[in-house]
Amino acid sequence: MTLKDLARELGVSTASVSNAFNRPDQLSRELRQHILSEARRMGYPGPDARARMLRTGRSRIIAVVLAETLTYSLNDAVSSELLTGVTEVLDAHGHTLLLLSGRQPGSRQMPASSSMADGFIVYGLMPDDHMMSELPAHRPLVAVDFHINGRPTVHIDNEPASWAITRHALRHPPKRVGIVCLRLSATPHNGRLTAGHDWLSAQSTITRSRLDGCFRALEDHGLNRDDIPLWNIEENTHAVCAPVIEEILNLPPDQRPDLLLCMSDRIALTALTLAEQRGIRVPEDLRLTGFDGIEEGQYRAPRLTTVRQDSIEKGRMAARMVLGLDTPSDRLLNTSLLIGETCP
Amino acid sequence: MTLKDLARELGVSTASVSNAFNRPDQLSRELRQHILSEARRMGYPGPDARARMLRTGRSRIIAVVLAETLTYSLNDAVSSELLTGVTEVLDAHGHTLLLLSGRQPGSRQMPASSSMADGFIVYGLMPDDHMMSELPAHRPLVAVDFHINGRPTVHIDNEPASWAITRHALRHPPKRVGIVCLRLSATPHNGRLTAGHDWLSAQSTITRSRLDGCFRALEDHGLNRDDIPLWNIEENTHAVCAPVIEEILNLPPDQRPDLLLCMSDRIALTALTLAEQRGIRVPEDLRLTGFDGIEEGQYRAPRLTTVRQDSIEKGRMAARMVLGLDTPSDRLLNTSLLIGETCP
DNA sequence: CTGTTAGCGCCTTCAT
DNA sequence: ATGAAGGCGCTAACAG
Repeated sequence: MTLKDLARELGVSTASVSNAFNRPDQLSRELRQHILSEARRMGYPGPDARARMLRTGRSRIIAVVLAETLTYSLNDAVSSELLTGVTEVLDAHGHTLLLLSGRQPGSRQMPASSSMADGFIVYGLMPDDHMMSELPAHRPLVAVDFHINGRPTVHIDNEPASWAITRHALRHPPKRVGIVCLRLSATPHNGRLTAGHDWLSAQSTITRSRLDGCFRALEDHGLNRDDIPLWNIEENTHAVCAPVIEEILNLPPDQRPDLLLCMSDRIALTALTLAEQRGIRVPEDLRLTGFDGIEEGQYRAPRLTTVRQDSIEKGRMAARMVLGLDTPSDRLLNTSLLIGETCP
Repeated sequence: MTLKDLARELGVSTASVSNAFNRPDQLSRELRQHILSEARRMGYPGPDARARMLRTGRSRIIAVVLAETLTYSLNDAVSSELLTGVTEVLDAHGHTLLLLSGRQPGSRQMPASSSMADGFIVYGLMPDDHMMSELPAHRPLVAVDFHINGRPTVHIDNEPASWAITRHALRHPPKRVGIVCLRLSATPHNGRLTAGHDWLSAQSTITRSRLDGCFRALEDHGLNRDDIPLWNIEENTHAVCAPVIEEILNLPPDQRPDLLLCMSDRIALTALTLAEQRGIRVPEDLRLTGFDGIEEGQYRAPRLTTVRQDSIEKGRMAARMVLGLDTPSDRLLNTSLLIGETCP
């Protein structure tokens, strides 16, 4: 049953049927009602989306391209919030969401279906440049949390935020500071970072900007960045964080940091849980700061001291720009300090 | 730049270009290489997904229709796991994921773009029957966690699992049992359930089956179901759970349950957090059981005693059936008991 | 206000 | 192994 069939059955032209569905002002109210009710009665489900897409060149689909795997992104609170903001705007404007990932286990290519999206929101630096190049060059594209040449970006003030929370933490002078980074090293590595490890640039990883903020605050307090031990974590999940955190907490008490600056809430929460299990008191024996401000860190005792970033709003902004509701431009969102009990 | 343009430029037929991309066996290796490399050089991005879709009738897109809002689903651990399993299979077979929700704030209609999916996975009972009827009737569809007439279903053994965990909890006789349900009442309600509230059927809500399992175990122990206080929660989020849990924990100690059977881990975790904040000791003063087995409940101390369901596997099964890799049929997944410290 | 018509870009027989 | 041609279902321009 196609539009044409229906038109023939009803004895009207295909244009009238099409207009009945798409352009109410182009035909009389009665004819429109007649067509719509007959369509329903005869089981015509409305114009085929595929044909309509070909004809109009628009799909009302926006693709979100995630730098991480879908598995990770769907289970990560920050990515989920971003998607929440995106879908909120898309829904409100009759668009739907196609999820793509740039870090597929198997393939090195975008699925062909990606080319049917009307626009793209790219979240995080893609592991593979050439996947980016497969995206249609002339359609709207917004980058989130990193930079793409000539494209609008939505991001947050990582360096100042990190400086601010570190400064707060240093109000109470620590004996030993440690920093746990998220994917800072150029080559994958879980554990202590030594002089032999190269670092990614601030362009490539948000952790680098956050680290720069930490260092600036530490040096404001007369500490030397080279004296601060760093650990690196490749994926922001409990399973990957736990062994590295254990390595830190298992240090002898006179070497173990009593202030641990974590580049994400997930890292900080893992540290909190493992510290509790070992009888290390937070904040008395170990003070902890996070980054992100996810719910899980606030709906518990002690609450995490962290930087709150509004990922939902990031998603909304990106979606509004990609839909052309806001003029494309670089946007910088502010963050706020959340003082919990892990580092009062 | 279209396929036809490219063919003309190269002086070959459109069929050859098409075959170069889709049917390597239909032309010589050299010609194919020539066409592909020239295409890349000239910036032809490959056959247009929209036109291909119209022509072939297939989009390589599978839609997941979520009964809850996208915002909720993306932030809920169980839904996220389901999506993880779905995407794992879709990725492996070159399909992509379109996310739809049956509980949109605004509209009562499926977006038209939904009709381009090759198949549908419907997760949870839709709030509105008529949205279901908008889905193309003749395409593959798999229901998850509830039943649709004539369609294959993937679900878990809610009643026996709930019976088993309740039986475990009753090994240590409680003074007062309480049960916290998830969307059991026919009309929305957050708080204590009284005789005036109608219940949804076991067909409509998984909480009902779980409750039946609880009751069976309680009656095995000589308890009367009418003596057990029930509370209801409409949405499985901390924000919605917290006030109801507070109401329970604020009861005078001689009325407050010392065993709380929660129909989800989120509910149990909220109870755990709020109990800790009030100095109510778990499990000494209050024993807690959950349902789902989400990570957050296991990566903490005390760990949740709960029923582990493998939502990732549910997603995989649904995806394999909708892609036609497995023959469509009803599948029942087993669960397992996870004994943590909240109810040893 | 209604009807006719020309493609949107591609795939796939069929003939060569 | 290659080329020509029809049509997938629809919309928008135009003619009436």
